[in-house]
Amino acid sequence: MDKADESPRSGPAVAKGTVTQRAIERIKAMIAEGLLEPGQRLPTERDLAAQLGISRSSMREAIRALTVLGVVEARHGSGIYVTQLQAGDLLETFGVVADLSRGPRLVELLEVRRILESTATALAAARITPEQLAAVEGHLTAMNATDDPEEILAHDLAFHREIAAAAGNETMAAILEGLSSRTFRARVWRGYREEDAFARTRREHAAIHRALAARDPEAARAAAAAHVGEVEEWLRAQRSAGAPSSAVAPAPVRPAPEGP
Amino acid sequence: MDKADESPRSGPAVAKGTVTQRAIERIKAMIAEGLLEPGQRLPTERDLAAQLGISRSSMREAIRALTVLGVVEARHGSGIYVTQLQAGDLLETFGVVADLSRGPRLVELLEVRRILESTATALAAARITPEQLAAVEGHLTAMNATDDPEEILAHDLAFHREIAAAAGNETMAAILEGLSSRTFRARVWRGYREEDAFARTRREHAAIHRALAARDPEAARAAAAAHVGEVEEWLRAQRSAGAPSSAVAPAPVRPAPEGP
DNA sequence: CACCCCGAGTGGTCCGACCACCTCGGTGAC
DNA sequence: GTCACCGAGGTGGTCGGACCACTCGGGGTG
Repeated sequence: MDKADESPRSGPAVAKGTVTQRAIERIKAMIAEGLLEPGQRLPTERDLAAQLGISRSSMREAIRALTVLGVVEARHGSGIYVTQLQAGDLLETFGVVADLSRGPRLVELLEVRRILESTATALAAARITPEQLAAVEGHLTAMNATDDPEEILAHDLAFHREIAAAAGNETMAAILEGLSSRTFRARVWRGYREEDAFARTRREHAAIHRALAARDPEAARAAAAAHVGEVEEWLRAQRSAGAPSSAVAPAPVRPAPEGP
Repeated sequence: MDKADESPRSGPAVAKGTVTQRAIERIKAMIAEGLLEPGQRLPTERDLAAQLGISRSSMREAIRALTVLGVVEARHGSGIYVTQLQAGDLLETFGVVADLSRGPRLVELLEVRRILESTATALAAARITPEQLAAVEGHLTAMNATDDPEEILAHDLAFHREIAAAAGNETMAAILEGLSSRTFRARVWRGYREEDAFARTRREHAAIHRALAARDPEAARAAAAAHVGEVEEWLRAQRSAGAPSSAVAPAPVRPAPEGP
């Protein structure tokens, strides 16, 4: 783990990948080992490049990589800083997964969300504070008071976000945020509102809120699972049907499971 | 709106971020919109840079960012290709989260894993094939046949990986893989083996295997939740206790800035 | 036909320059 | 003494060019 790594075999060529890749690992290791604390400022790009014996260009690629991963943050004119390494920082990339997932992957993603969301809602039922409950109720009434799909979606997201926060697990909340936000939800909602799903969604949200107000974890879990499962089933059916949506890849669907 | 003018000067630059950031979004959008299929080869770095009107350096940073996100893959001398966008490709970054998480975040991460792992094990109990069950049993016996911690850990990981695969949700399996592998597990195991946890772990794994063989989803869920919860509780107690920092290593590099 | 070699094309690395922005200290007005 | 202003230096952001390492396919060789 020191500078001169003692590879048993394979001579002096310790270069296991590109220089940039090594730089990424080095900086990541510095943070993991505690040499760099959250919020701390890193050396300048030029100094870092000199320390690792690489060019500034390569170091910049490494910095950029760590930036998109949410590990460090570059402030123009000021310096590079380690993020707080909060759940939200590191799990921001989760949204990319949702953005780029299609077909069967979307159903799988929704299944994961159903599992986490139901558990989070159950936890929230036991831990939610009156203030948080009031906020949830506020989003519920606001959602029922308008017909603008975008506004409904915004309050829908906030509704679940508030519940996830009340569950007391920031990591779980961050994952759910990535699974719910962005085009993921928007894509599902498109065409979804063409049916009579609005009333059903409002009913489901009301059921979740009732369970939270009653401090009933099991009811909350069931209500949340049913809510997400509703969308999940709709999406599953959409896939097995003609799937007219352009967002669905024309990839050959293989619905045939193993036989006998 | 996306057809931006090329005039570098003159007024309202719609550029919301850095050029590199815009390039990342552009390429991501191309893939999301289906202009670039999985496995397809992208234009060369030089062409891409010319298309977006930026330098090759900036484009390279964008490519590097998309590479670490698992969206594209660069092959030296050949070209840049869109990955298959499988769950494993995109969720590889999840391991970084586990690597860099410490303190309360570790407990939260383990809680998420407990939720997903228990559900995955329950699903596996209903869906596992005889071949997969045999593989699980193989890792169980191999785990019990040795005292080498590393070998035990390897079979432990494979044990759970096989179960996650049997659950039939690749996305969930990929997330669990990121949550379990790497230094995350190794860090927990170090010092953990100092106690009498080996026998307990073997007993818990045997219970999971029994539930799978009996095709009992509820028993499997309970066994898996107890198994992960065991580690979770140990970690929680470790934190409340003195908890000598495990992140301390002999500083290999201590950059001494040159004096004025 | 099989094999080898080589050159064009690609990503990987490096360099140097310049620009845009932030920070901080000095300076002056009040 | 206080505070607003402002300039210089340092920082990340961008650019263009050059060269290296590697891959791949086509043409020559046996």
